[in-house]
Amino acid sequence: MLTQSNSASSSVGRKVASLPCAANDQFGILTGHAGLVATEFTYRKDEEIYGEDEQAEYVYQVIRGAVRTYKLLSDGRRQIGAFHLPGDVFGLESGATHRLAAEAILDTTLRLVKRKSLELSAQSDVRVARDLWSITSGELQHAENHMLLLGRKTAMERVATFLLEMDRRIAKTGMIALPMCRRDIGDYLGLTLETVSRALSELQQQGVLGLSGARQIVLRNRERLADLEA
Amino acid sequence: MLTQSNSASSSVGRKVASLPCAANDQFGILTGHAGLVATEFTYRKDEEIYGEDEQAEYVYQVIRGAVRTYKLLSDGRRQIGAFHLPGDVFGLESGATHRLAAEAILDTTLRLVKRKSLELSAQSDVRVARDLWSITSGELQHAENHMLLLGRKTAMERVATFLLEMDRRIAKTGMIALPMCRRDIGDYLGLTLETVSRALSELQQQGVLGLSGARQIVLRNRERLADLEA
DNA sequence: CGCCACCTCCGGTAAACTACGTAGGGGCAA
DNA sequence: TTGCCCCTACGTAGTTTACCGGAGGTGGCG
Repeated sequence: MLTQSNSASSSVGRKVASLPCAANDQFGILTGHAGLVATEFTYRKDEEIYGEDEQAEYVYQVIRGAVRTYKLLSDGRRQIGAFHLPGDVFGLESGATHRLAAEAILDTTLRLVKRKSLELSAQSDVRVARDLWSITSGELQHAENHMLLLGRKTAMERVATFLLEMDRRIAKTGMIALPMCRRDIGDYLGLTLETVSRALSELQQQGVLGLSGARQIVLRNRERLADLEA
Repeated sequence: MLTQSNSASSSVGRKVASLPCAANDQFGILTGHAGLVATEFTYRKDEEIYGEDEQAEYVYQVIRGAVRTYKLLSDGRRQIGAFHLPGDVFGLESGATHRLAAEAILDTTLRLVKRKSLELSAQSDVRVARDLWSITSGELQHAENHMLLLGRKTAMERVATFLLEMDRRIAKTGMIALPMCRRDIGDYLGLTLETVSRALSELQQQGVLGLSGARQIVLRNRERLADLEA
């Protein structure tokens, strides 16, 4: 059962053009335009948000929680393309369908906007069109970096890169609170969960990081980690 | 020494909106808009077109030849992100800089358009803005598929996928004429050139393909190849 | 003609990772 | 509390692939 609540474009007066306001710059795009109706929706842990090749009816923004987008091979092998954290927009497609599936990693609240209404808005407001392009371009940049990681980096380099990415994106008071399990990390980095676990243990033994619980990480030596990133 | 020639927006009368005319649909975007000045430029084999993190002054379209875009690690490991063939647009950035380097694979003629003039055109014509987004979105889709390949497919599956991609993109009269060497293929697929070579030999032995010269490939059993793709 | 780049084929070695197992501790939810 | 999932930590075996060197063939080119 899903909790649903309307919040029809609550903060209307917001400016759009390049606001480096809060933590996340993509925040204004789905809220800042009058005439756009946004709906909030809550998904439970491991619940599917949309499937691969499904019609792309909505564009999503994470309010609370975390989302993984992924592709599957016929025998179940999985590649996670990205993790989406509060503030991130995902599910935005230029074509008709979603090309990755999306699931909530934990209980997650999303803001939904009709894809059609966004496209319509983009036809009359070039700034919206520019924002849509920028979001897709940002995803492409991430994917390009990730191809380098998947194609050419060693297991330890991948884990170091992952830690620095998470540190940049979700570090609060020096602490990384991971929303995802080791299997998710492995499927993101093209490794097995065991390899991820081993790499983290070794980094802890070297004093590069501290673990307080499996999903609470403190980076103690970012320079060393940047070296390991290759 | 570079051959240069002006062809200032030669085919002006061309329509833009969704032309499924020739082999390649991206063809109209850099030529179809009056007011855009296009310059043709020829690069020699292995010549750099632009470097990683270089200012993105131009957007490019392949007229003849082929281009590889890639990222390097500090120790020389290379990941090729994409091959660009006649008709393809590349080097299009939403941000200020190129995030992969680009080189000509063989003697290659490109059409260049000033990035600024395209952006300007996009501000007055929403169709142009839409086209720019579509190009970037297409690149993202390719990158997403490639992440699955790099993260989760076996060597043979990668080679099979590569062959089917090339078959789709450059097959003339049932023949694939590869512009790139085995090392390029390896760096594209996250493999060594030896592994690529072995996989192709095995496919030849199985009768799945025929080699007439290393870069002339005939696919004899696409169904088998599609199975191998996983 | 030789030179050179590219490619294939042949080894052997080593690393990386997978694929099983088993076991135990901890957190969390019913 | 109990059960379940997640995580760590062993172990062993096996596969895949990388990496190294070298030999030989081929085709293009000067």
